[in-house]
Parts: sequence; C-alpha cells; structure tokens
Amino acid sequence: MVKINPIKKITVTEQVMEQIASWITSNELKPGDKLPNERLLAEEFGVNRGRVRESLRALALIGLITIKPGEGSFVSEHESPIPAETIVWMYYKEIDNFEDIYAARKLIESEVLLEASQHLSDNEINNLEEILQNLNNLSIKEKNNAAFQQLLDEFDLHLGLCSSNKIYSKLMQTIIHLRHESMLKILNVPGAWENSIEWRTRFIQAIKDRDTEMVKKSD
Amino acid sequence: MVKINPIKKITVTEQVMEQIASWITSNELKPGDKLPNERLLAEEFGVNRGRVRESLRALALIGLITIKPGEGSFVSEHESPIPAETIVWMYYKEIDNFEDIYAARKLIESEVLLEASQHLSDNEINNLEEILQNLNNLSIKEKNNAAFQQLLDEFDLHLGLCSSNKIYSKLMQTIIHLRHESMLKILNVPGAWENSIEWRTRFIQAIKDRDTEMVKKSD
DNA sequence: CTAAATCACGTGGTAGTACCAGGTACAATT
DNA sequence: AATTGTACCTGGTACTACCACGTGATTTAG
Repeated sequence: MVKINPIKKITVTEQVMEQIASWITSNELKPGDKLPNERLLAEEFGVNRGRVRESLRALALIGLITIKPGEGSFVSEHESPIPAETIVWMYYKEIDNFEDIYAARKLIESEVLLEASQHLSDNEINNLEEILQNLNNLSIKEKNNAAFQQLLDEFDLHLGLCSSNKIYSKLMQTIIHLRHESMLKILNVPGAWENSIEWRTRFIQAIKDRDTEMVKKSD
Repeated sequence: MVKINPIKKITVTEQVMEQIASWITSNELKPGDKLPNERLLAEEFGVNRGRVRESLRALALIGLITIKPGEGSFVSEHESPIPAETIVWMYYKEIDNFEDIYAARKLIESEVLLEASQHLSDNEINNLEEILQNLNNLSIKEKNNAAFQQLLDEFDLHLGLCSSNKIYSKLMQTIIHLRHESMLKILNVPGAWENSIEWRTRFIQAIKDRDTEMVKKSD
C-alpha cells in the first residue's frame, strides 16, 4: 500500500503571507525597507487587495513588518520585537500568575547574566548604568509607578539583548511583557523599588569587577 | 504645563479583535464553543465583514481560536497551543542557530524536569513511557527520521505540559517547534537517536525512583 | 426498510469596486 | 525664505457578489 500524505489546503492569504515573509527572511527586503503598496501587491500577485491586507496584518502581528497608515508598510528593524499585545494575547491565561512569571524571568535572566558577565561591552554597560541612574533619580524625585516600570522594563530588555543567545533575548522579551501586564494589576509593594534598583546595581558592579561568582547568586 | 498623552488611534479591526478576545479571556466563550459566523458578527458589531475576518485571522494566528472553513470558528481547546507556523515566523532569524536552541531547551527542560519529578502522576508517567516505547520500536524497525522527530516532539511537549508553571509549558512549546524546524535542516547524526532515547529512558526511571539527584544532572 | 446518492443550506474564502482619512511632497502664495 | 495650499499616495473601511467545502436532511435505489 502506498503512503498517502494528507493534502494541506493552503489559502491564498497564506501563500501571500509566506511569499512576503520569504522576501524578508531571505533578506531581499532589509529592515526599514518599504514594501510595495497594497494595491500594487494585489495586482502583482493577481489576488484581491483584501487577501494582501490580511497577510500584511498577520505579518505585522508577529512583528515582521510595521504598518503605518498613510505612509506604507515597512520591514521591522533588526531584533524585530514581537509586539507586546501579541505576546499578552498568546499568554493571556498566565498573566495573573505572578509567581510563574517571576520564576521564568529568574530562570532566563540567570543564564543571560552569567553569559553577559563574560562579554558585555563597555558601551552596553554604560547604557545599563544610565538607565539605572534614571531609576535612582525617579525614585528620589517622584513616585511614578508607570515611569518606574517603564525603566525597569527597559533595563531588563536591554540586558536580554546583550545575550549572545538570541533565543534567550526573545524569551526575555516575552517574559518582560508578561511582567509588565501582570504588574499593572498589582499594588505597589513597599520596598520593591529599592530592592529592584539595589540588586541591579550590585549586578552592574559585579560585571565591572568581572566577579562571576557574585553574578551567579543573583537575586 | 499640563501633560499631554499621545492619542492612540485604535482601528476598527483592533476593537473587534479585542472584544472577541475578551469574550474568550473572560470565559464567556469556553474552549470548543462555536463563534457566531462572520456575517452575523459583522452585522452585530455594525462593521464590514472584512474587519471581522481580519480580526478572526489574527486571533487564529495567536492560537485563541481555530477557523474551520465550511464549518465555522471555534474557541481553541485549553492549553491553547500557539500555532507552530506563528512561532517559526516570529523566531525565523534563529532557526538556523542549533546551539542556541539546544541551550534554551536544556535550560527550560531542566526546570521542568526538576519540578515534574516532584508531582508527576502515574498516568502522566505512563503516557511518557508509551511514547518512549514507540520510539524504541521505531528505532528498531525502520529508519524514519520524520516519524522519529514527531515522537520526540510529542514526548517533550507532553513533558512540558506536566510543569505546574504554565509559562514553562509554553516556552517549551516554543522551543520544541523551533527545534523541529531546525532539525529539518540538519542531517542525521549517527547515534543521535540512541542517545535521545537513552537519556529519556534514564529520566523516566529516575522519576519512578523519585531520584531527584539523577534528574538534576540530566543530559 | 435500509443504505447510498443527492440536494439545500450554512460557512469561510475570494474578488471587485468605491470612498474616506491621514500622510507626503511640491508648487503656489505671501 | 517661510508659509500655505493642493494634488496625490497610502492604508482603513464598506458593500456586494460569488465560489468551495462541509453538514445534515431529503430523496432515491436496493
């Protein structure tokens, strides 16, 4: 008996999506490049504009392109971040689970830190220190939770990008977005700010001292 | 000077998407439930069917719903897996990076294992053993890479689902899909099958013996 | 009466057209 | 030269019509 493989019915929308995606993945279109407009794409592909739109919106959702109404569609910049809303929707069931998010962040972060401590450039360290400085200033001047969280996210996001393992970087992104959402739902815990700042300060110091042992027992 | 917040222009499509998503996240619509058809939704929302379609496709892309042509759209089952293609697209830049994927899987898996070793039910262990048995049979009878990989994915996916930390489960899903893609691109390494089977066999044995030390030095 | 073929209907998939709103670029005006 | 205005481009939205496929009731052949 011959083996019969199931026929996968691929829709027009999916074909368009894959073809455009392949332009980007093969680097025929580079970050920042402008895509042909929807009407032109539809004509070239020989499909209806609606199909092209569905494809483009899908690509935007996963972060491959950025759509700017009135301007056009553009290939997302390098390190293409997955849109925050997309992540939140994908993990919506878990955003109340603060402990799980914390554990996951710690797990990934511990690896990133260990690695980053080996080959973080002076420039990158300076960037992190600058954010840390902003956090300190904010902490002294005004109690603004949203701004604080913004900076905290920025610090950790930066840190994630420093990993030479790009999967880690993206996983960090994911977890930080989840933390962001879950944090919006919890009250301010006394001392939380100070703790957050303190241990990140210690971490930076350890990096500068090339003290890998210190890094290992982070948090 | 008063603070002016930027106006976020939310499109019709996004509003529809959010509203439908909220039905699901709030559990008004449960897994398996059928959504109203596109035409009806469009009428109820007072928008064009195209907007509804774009929203539904977006929700399908992130795994919240499943669209079955000719039948309708349905809320995805619990543990809603993120569609494999979506993950592959999001991480497309990294799927050639075999070492990174391996490292990431090891990192997550080590945590899952440690945890799973504490509270894996007999039923779950049986499931895993069954897949392992299939792997052994396959290994002896026929050299079928695709089938082997399928079973390997199934084992690890099952394992990930055993974690009480749901974030870990999803991260495992993500990494396994990436491995799947990257594996399609590499040749068969001699002895790889046997190694894969052997250490998973050892792991299962350790679980049954409640030997957490053994689990810790996995792989 | 049972089982198979058929047909109607519902659903998502696709196409075509037209118009609106916001952005850009460049010419016209001051 | 700086400002204003205007034509044009782009994505956002709407309405309509039809196709392909799946389901289930109906009809038909045995």
